[in-house]
Amino acid sequence: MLSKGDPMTDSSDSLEQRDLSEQVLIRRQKMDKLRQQGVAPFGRRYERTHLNAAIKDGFELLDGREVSVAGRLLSIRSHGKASFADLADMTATLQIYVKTDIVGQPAYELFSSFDIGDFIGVRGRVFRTHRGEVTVEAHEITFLSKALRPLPEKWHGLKDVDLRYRQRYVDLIVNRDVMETFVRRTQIIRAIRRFLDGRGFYEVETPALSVIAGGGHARPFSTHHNALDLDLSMRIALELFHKRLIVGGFDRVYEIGHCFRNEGISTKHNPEFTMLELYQAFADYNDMMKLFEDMVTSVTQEVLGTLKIAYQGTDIDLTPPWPRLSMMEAIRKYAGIDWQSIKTDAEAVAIGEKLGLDLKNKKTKGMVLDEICSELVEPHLVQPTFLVDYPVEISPLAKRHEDHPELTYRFECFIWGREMSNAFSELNDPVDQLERFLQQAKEKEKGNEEAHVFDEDFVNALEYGMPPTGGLGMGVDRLVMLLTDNLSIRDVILFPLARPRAD
RNA sequence: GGGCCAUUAGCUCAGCUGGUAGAGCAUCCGACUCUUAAUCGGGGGGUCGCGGGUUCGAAUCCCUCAUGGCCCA
Repeated sequence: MLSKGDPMTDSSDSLEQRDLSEQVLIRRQKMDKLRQQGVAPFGRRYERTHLNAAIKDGFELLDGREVSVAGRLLSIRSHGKASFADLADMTATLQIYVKTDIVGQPAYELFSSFDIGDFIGVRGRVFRTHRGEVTVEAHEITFLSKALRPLPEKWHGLKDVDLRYRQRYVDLIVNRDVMETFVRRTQIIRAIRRFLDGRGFYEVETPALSVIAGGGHARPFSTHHNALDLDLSMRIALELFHKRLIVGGFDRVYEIGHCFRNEGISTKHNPEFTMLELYQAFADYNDMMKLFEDMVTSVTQEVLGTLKIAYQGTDIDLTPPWPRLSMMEAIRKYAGIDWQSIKTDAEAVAIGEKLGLDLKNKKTKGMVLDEICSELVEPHLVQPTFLVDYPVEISPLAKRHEDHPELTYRFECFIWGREMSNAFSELNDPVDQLERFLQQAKEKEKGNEEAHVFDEDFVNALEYGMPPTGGLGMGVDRLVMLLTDNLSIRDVILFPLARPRAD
């Protein structure tokens, strides 16, 4: 009979043909040895009395008292018959001290077989070492869970960007600042909810799957419902459902949810991202500017404790009020162009081409205006600035400007040259809305795949009457990037999309 | 889609003009009862991303592909 472990016969090993390095093999042997000694390598619950941070922060009160802590071993400094080790939980890393005289010979030997990465529980006395480090002197150690793979190096951590995203669990273990970013992300989203709930907004949930993916300029993901034999799209925006709710009588709604856009991936774009949209009846885009300013400053103050932040080495002051700049003023200021003097689309295109802009599919005055702003104005908007009054042909859901029918009551807010939000006085005239949809349909025919899709039921809803409404959309990931000083959206999304490895 | 760059031990990285693969940490063995990148001594660990080509000889030069990064569109 062949012995256990023979690769030809032992099926339990067949899955394990993958990269069993020396270190992994040794850890597996240690796991088996624990079992032989009656220690469960994957144990049961453990009662903690304190989190690590609570012990460090509350040392004066806890000095000399017995506590129980649990966490992952991140480093071990062994000195013969006594050892120091660092035990990490979510709040902090805490030093423990294990001494043969105190825990006894057998327990000390068992502890010596533990690896970096293993989970243990420690009951013991809080004290401060001669060097001043708050430490728990172990009285009893409980093995909780084995790590069968070694952790990356303690000093340099895990740097390989690809691996960090694919194996975010490892990134979170060894790169403490990554954990802090994602904790802060949660705090930011909580603060947004608290702010909006406090202003009387109702949090709602609208479909992510629908026949028509409307409300934005983007290509959707397509999918299929088998039982209904129905082609569906993943949502690209929340807008059209929210406005249906305003028609229905909700006067303040918001939603924080994933939207999906079938576009390229970059440091600014992930196919799946988190959008905040909110709608307030009887309000307009001026109210939305004030609301956005209030929300961002409130959230920032709450999470960071200041409105003066540093982003990628640039000081940014979020103290309100934030300046408002119309698109026409902006191009006069930054491009030296007097937009009022331009009468025809052809003149506009000529100016755009003279500026060296790529105007493919952008043949109208408004589109050129938008392009000039993107290229020549937005990079200058480092401190928070509202760029207001957008051209109607790129704003098919926004209310038309009373004094300038070619413009709309729409703004985008820019910080560090990046779009942070997009908002408008909502178009509530169903006749105008229908025309705008038809105009978008023509765009689509011309090959603009991002043109808005005609949503007949949405027009039907508007025909029942929608009150004047202000609406706002914000990329939550972008705000998190700003407040955590991250340059790539992938650093604020726990599991960004990655192409599968072809192993 | 285009350009540039990267891929070497579990991790972080060296490896020159082509000549048998290196370091630190980690790991294993030994010493050490206040260390904190602990220290000291010794050992093991590699399909150099995959595939092809040139060459007496390729981690190194050339080509294809894969994955990723940065810039541009």
